[in-house]
Amino acid sequence: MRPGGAPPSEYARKVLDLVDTVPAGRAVTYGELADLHGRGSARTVGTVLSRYGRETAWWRVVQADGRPAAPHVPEALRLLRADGCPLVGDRVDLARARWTGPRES
DNA sequence: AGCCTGACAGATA
DNA sequence: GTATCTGCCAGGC
Repeated sequence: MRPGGAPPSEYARKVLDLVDTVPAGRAVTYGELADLHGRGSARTVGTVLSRYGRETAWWRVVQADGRPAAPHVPEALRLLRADGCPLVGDRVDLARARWTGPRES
């Protein structure tokens, strides 16, 4: 079974791979992710996660203002907290948690 | 080829 | 702080 029916395109696979690269306790914005990917845009990245993000660390991908864009905000905040990600209210403190790519790791 | 949709981002009011 | 508009670009029809 493996739900998800439709197989992810190569573009989608790379997005998912990048998300999986984000370390716990850190977060990355959709725009940054698109930039790391080298193709597409924040919007296309969001579309990919909406389809295939369920098996990935989707909660570490947030909007440019640090707020989880997902339709499951409470869930995202819970998972971010579990990761030890610095939060300010219901937003990620990007000044401290922003992950800018695999070079940092 | 075109048109529409969408887990976004930035600018503007 | 909120609301609206425009640009963005892959994927599906």
